[in-house]
Amino acid sequence: MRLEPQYKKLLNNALEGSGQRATKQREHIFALLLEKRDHPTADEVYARARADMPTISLATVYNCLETLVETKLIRQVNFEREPTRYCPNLTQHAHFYCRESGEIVDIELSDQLVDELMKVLPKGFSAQHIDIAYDGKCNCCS
Amino acid sequence: MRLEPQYKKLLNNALEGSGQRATKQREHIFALLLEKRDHPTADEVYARARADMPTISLATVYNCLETLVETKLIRQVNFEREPTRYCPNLTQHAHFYCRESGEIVDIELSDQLVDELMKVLPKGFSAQHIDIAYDGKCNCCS
DNA sequence: ACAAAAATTAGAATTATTCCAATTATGGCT
DNA sequence: AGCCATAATTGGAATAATTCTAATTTTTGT
Repeated sequence: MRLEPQYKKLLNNALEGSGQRATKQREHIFALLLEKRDHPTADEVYARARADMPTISLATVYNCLETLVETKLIRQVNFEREPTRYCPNLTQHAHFYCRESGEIVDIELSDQLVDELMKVLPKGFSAQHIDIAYDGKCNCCS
Repeated sequence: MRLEPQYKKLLNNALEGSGQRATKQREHIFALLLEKRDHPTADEVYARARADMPTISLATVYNCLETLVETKLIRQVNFEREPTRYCPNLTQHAHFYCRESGEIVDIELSDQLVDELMKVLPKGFSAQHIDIAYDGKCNCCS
């Protein structure tokens, strides 16, 4: 697994921009998230990370994920009380959680729709972020 | 604190409908959620419940809340990794979380908007529920 | 009032995550 | 290239919300 130059640059810029250092671990975790673009938990990331980097610790995985979230290179995804998941898709999207298969699917959202959602806020409210989570049955399960 | 007859009937029907029993504890917790219509955590519910029912246990509070959620008399609300909160507002609404004050405000959603959100799902997907969480600054804090 | 089933209780267990203190790695500067 | 200050990693302990467990109590139907 290797991080493509464009993403390596993205990562380095993002880290530098917030006064943080580039490390093997951060790069490795970013790379594995980009490689398989699903929504793994920290434990799953830990398992994948150890395949190529057996000495990495779980604490570091948590630290790296936190850093990547802070620098806005990945997103956190939460469903109810389940373990937090991590998502490398940075486009504007919602998440669909299939109760049957457990799969999580990204649902693209138009600017227009997000705009409408912003407009329903009462006066004086300003949102930095809207989190939209569907749950039900996905196409494979219905 | 007393549960108004209309709500008592609602509770009893809902419980009966799912083969569960009416208990002092369930009634008490439902009543206190309806009395102060905010978004307390289980711990906060526990604290409020003990004011009038000092022997209630935390486990029971969790059990009752779970029962009320199952019977759809209240809703669960989750923000990131924070403790689950409980909401007696059953109308269609989203939640706004103010990062400044920590306050949670209900945002009413029109059928039309919810409809549009449903329409953006790809073919074959069907959602039972959409969870929408805004976060930013509320009117008091901006 | 009696028995069966369900709910409550207190405390132990679990699980995801964070904290801590010691070690190691990184990046800037000479 | 080597040194230093700072930041990151590490392993294990600690935390916090929630769930589980087994014993007791309550509820409901007869």
